Amino acid sequence: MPRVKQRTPQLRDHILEVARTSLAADGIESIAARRVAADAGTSIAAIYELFGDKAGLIREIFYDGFRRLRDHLDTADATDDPIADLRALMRAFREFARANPSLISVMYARPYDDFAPGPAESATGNATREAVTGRVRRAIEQGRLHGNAGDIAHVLLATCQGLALQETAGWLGTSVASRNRRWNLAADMLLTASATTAQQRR
Amino acid sequence: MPRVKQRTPQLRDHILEVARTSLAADGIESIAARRVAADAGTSIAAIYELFGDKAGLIREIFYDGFRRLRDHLDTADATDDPIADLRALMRAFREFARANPSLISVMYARPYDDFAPGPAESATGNATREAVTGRVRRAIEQGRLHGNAGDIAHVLLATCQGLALQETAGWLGTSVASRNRRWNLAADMLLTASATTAQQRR
DNA sequence: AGCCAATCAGAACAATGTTTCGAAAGCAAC
DNA sequence: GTTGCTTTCGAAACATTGTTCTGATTGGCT
Repeated sequence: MPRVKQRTPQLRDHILEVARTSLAADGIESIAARRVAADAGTSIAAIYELFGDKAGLIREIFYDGFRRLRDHLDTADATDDPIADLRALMRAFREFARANPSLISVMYARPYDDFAPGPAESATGNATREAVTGRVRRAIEQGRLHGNAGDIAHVLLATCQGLALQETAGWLGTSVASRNRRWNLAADMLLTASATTAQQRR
Repeated sequence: MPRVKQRTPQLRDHILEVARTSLAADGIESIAARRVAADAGTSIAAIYELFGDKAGLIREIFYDGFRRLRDHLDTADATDDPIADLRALMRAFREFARANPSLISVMYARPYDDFAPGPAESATGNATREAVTGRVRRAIEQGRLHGNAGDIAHVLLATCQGLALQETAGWLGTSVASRNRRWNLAADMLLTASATTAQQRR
């Protein structure tokens, strides 16, 4: 029972909030110790005391991003058509990516040197994947897809990741119409039942 | 008719070669002006005179990466089965990514702040995509796929990009066997004829 | 009130991107 | 060979950033 000042999570949460806002507004380069400290009205030392180093701060943004992504995916609630639900999931992923391009970049492209993901980060990513796996499993149970639910979910998310990075990476060489078309096409190509029956034969 | 010293491409090519090697060996953080200059036996100023800034140097590595990727994809030569050819293309993409993880990261994840891709970079990416588009078109002509060749190629490459970034991003939370399985599953899901017929109904 | 961890303020160091300046070197025409 | 122009070099200098350190201050807890 320490009779000492307790470290409240307020300062840590506040710094994280500021860093998230700064990332969304001005990109990854705005996550600099001096700037975050100034914007949060705190000291540079506090950041290092609370997060260890810059990679630690970004790691927390990374974690939080996956939590938010999963929450956003959960807003697409389940209907009686699991294939339609998976299409909705892809749509929700795209919405999230377009609303948070810098965050998606941190989560899936890692635009910084230091932060090397480890088992914990992998687990966070897996937790997000669970939201997809569950719906894939329902589609399998209803005979609309065939194969391993985890593998199918992984492929679906990989495609979403690739499409989203292409779309948010900045150059925007294509029209909105063709990007819409390609997201729909991806869902068509991935979610047709006969596609995954081939896997059974493998 | 200038009676002046001509700028030969030798120094530029040598610096690029050194930078590519350094990237492959030690990652993106090893691309630093002082280090590249020292490794190349040249001066820091030369880098700025030849490439403008660090982003310019990385841009050239980016360009070259797409050229090499296209060359590697071309090594998977065409047979009489265009679907098998597209599977071979995906395999070749994966081989390239696993052999050049840092380069793939520069090309598709952009692990640095400065270099913002523009129309020229987009064109380079499109050129690589052409290698895929041609084979997709052959599959369409033979009735094995249906839809817009460019869109299908884009989705195929987006999936390759997502799978490759997941695989080479470092954490490797999964076994080689499951990664093999997922690449095969992705090909199954994407390259089944009936999958893309849905697009026609759209 | 007093203890003690949390936090701050500011300096300091290293690494990096970038620019500048003048000197050295190479190539082409005379 | 000499001259003129460009390339390339060498080194210094500046700004920014990540990071650490040291000592002072603060605020909750007993």
